Amino acid sequence: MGTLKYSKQRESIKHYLMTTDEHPTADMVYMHVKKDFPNISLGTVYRNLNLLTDIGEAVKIATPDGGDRFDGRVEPHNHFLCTKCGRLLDLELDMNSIEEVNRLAAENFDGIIRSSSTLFYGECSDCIKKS
Amino acid sequence: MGTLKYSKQRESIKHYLMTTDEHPTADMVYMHVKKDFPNISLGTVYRNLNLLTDIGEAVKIATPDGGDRFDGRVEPHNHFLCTKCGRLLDLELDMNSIEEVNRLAAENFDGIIRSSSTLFYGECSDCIKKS
DNA sequence: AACAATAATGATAACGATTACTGTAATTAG
DNA sequence: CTAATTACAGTAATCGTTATCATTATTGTT
Repeated sequence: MGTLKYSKQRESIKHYLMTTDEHPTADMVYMHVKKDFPNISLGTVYRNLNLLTDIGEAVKIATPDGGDRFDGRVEPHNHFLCTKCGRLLDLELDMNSIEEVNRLAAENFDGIIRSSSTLFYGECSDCIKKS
Repeated sequence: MGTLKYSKQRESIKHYLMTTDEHPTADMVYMHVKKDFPNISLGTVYRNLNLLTDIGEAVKIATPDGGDRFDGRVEPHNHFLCTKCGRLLDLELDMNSIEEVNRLAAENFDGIIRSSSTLFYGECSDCIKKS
């Protein structure tokens, strides 16, 4: 039991996640996929976002302000949240650096560290220009 | 306008945040402060947690599963979320390491990085013992 | 190609966490 | 002490998310 079955809706959701870089909320995904499936349900979006996250084909990003964001890039990488405009951007940090951080953290910690996710805060280039 | 006025409730909430290390949710704070103020309102707890966060006397920690946690330690430090038992623990990472990460991140990023918060995932020592 | 089994859907209700509102109480400045 | 203002408790409302359920779509089998 529990065999996965194909669905156009899920495919569309996954495709959108993989081709956008705006780290959409569930509602943003809903709005977008609605263009191709005008009567898709918000519940379907949530169900599939969680499913994709569970099987490792998407990542859920928690932010302190507002709803979770989703990302189709599943390789370890980090994010930047602009404190002025609220945009969530990708932030590349090479693998060595990520692993180095995990290693440093493990030194003073009495457990196993399997992964980490860093959220950087500051001002994005657009907001700097405007000020 | 906007002058801060003293309140016993806020003091109690702040004191609890500063003396516990369990990174309580708003509801946990509510339960605790209720012992001293039996008819405090949950709304008051939220109002003050947000206020303390805004004036920099508390920190809000977002986790991908469930409600936000609050922390009375405002110095930069990081956290560890056990994927087995769900506990959120402090994780010390010396200042140099934190700054080093921010510096590395800034190299490939077109904006200003002011701070960062890393959430580590893995298994805590208690869960390792049990397995 | 029809069928049975079962997973996925859309619609909607329910839920938990958080915020907004309101009239009253506490704090503070004059 | 008084007046002004902020904070409070209590409650309703909002928001993001999950659960329920009858119907539809997919898939493996005859």
